[in-house]
Amino acid sequence: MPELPEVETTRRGIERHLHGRRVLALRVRERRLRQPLPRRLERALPGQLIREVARRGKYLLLGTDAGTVLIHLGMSGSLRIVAPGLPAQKHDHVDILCSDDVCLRFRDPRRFGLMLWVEGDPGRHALLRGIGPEPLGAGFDGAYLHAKARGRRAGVKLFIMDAGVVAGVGNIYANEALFRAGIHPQRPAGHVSAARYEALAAAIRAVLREAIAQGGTTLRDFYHGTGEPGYFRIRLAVYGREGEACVGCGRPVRCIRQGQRATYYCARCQR
DNA sequence: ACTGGCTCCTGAGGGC
DNA sequence: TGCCCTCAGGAGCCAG
Repeated sequence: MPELPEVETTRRGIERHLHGRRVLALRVRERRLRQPLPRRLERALPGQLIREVARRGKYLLLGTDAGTVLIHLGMSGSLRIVAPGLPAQKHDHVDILCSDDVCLRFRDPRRFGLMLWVEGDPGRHALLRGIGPEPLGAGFDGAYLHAKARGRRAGVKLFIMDAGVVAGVGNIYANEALFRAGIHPQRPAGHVSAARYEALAAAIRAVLREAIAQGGTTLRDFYHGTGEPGYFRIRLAVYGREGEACVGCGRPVRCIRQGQRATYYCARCQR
């Protein structure tokens, strides 16, 4: 269920437990993920010290001296810190057992997620190499989007969901950001003005920041498990509200399909 | 270089 | 209660 704020909330939640811990063993129950779980991961990771818990887009990176564990949660994945003896439930595919009785448990019913082992600079890995700037980092602003959109005829919503354009903007927050910026999701990306891209970049940052701040409220509980990241804590203006009144003008929110994904918008407030 | 369509997989929810 | 259908927050890959 994770978009960038959920992945970041997860990162913060697990970082406090994993940083500086040593991996003792892996317990693998199911290796058939989006790519099969590499045997090399099972061989190389035990014994390593976790030096860093980082995020790039929607990927999580557990950094060690020997290599990096690259994790993606797909559509249905989650990570939590559990006690090592806690019985595994269905779809709990991998445990990473660490020192001090810390166990990182990876669960993913749909198995669109990923857990890989990367040696060397993870930024050069094929899955990370082509990813655009972090929306909350330097190098992401309206001027960047405007330049990148030159000549693109696809709808601006598909454009901002392209990981090569900007990292980690998924369906919910693409819908919400376009509503806040007052831009119609089907407007060709190359036909959005520089000024409106400034507004859109600001809206993307704002909606992601708010969602992360809200998700953070659940962090305290991360350890014994009830702390699922707070997906629904942020009040959504358009996503999932087809037919309901637009919070801006009161007209019904519309739902269409773009690239097989649901797009929600207000035809009056978004042009 | 872009674009749209297809694909992996399980589970939830609606209609009948 | 059960069956069948559609849909779901991702994103890599492919042909055109």
